[in-house]
Amino acid sequence: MQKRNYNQACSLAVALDLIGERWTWLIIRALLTGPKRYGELLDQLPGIGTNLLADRLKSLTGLNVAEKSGQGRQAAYQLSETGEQLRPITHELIRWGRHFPAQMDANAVSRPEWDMLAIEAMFQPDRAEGVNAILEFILSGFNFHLVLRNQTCRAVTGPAINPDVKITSDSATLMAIANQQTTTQKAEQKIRLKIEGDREVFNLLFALFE
Amino acid sequence: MQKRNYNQACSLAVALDLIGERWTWLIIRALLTGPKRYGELLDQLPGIGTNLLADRLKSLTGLNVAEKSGQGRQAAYQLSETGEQLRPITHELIRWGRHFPAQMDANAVSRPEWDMLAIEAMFQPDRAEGVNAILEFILSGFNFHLVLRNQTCRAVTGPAINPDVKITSDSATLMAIANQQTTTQKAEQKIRLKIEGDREVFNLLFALFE
DNA sequence: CTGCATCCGCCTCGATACTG
DNA sequence: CAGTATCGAGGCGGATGCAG
Repeated sequence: MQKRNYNQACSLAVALDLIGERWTWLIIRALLTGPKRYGELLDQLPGIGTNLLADRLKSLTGLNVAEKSGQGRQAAYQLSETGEQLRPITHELIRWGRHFPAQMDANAVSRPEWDMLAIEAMFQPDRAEGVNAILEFILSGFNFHLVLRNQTCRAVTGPAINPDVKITSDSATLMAIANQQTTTQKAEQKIRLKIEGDREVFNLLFALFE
Repeated sequence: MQKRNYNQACSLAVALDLIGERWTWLIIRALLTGPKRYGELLDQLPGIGTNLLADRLKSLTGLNVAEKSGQGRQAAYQLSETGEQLRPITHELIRWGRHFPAQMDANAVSRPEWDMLAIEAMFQPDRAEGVNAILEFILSGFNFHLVLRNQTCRAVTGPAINPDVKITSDSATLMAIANQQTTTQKAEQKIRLKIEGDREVFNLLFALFE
């Protein structure tokens, strides 16, 4: 029972044999925001079959793209170093996908973790020289933080240790400010935005991201 | 008859809905080396069903990732500007695929056009400051050329207008020289390599590429 | 002969049920 | 909670047909 593959002497075809099947890249997307357990992956991949998720995870760990830690009830999956190298490629593919807003269905499902990776993808390293900051977010109740350092941006789930600023809001409000459809002041008045800490660091959001 | 899609509010999922199906990215790979006709695409995609190729091409042109020019006998397909933006992403995925040489089957099929894109992918822009050169290749009878300019590298099918150097060889020989398993002199003695023109430009091959 | 469209067998996928 | 087993539906692969 050989898995279907292109069988071409071409690194692109090999890469697509490994991560080009349905759902596989989305599993990697989920793992790019940190280690996940089987059930968490199921939640972040609405519509995937449970057998398919198990198959893909076995394949990814077998290729050393991902790694399994723990057993049974405490099993968790995380990316290996090889898998981690898919992060910049995934960022670029996210940016490319923005050419097709019309393909985004109105009743499409959504998960806050997906926004985390989109934020990483919109980060502009060349504008961030010398920037060193930590921003904590609570967007619609979901908590994560951004680490800006050495002209890189990493989004991590959960609270930050010593954030420069803590932002409580939702993604729509922040997008509206970025697109200048409203202002920080107005959003705060309507209690759709709360800024605790260094407001200059908050403004980095609109200076360093697309 | 709705096409299967992830239906997620996530640009990555949208991108994968468009180019994540089987064969689609390989069609783009073929178009990245220049406009192709239907029959040429079939040849570069061994194993694809003829109906599937027609379906994918309709989908790609409908999304304005590719464009169709001409009709009937002279129909040809080429990438749009949006499709062209997949070039750097494809380069990175080619580089990533090199982590898995074991997955490359011994009796895998091969096409010289695939090497063209691999060469582009291995180009190191930061080593190419001020380089301005054109190299023409005839590898196992297949003719193409490289344009090095402004720290970019583009591989184009067919002969060059005024190449700085013309190289007649095969990819295995060039790889052997790059890996220092043999030397330029020895390869020339065995008539596995012929260099006409500027030998300094020929040596760029091993200075600017990985 | 090139550029597709149609048809059919097969394999992957998606959903549900079930087990440790 | 973390998977495995099963089965119907649908996308895929190959052969064939056909029009320009």
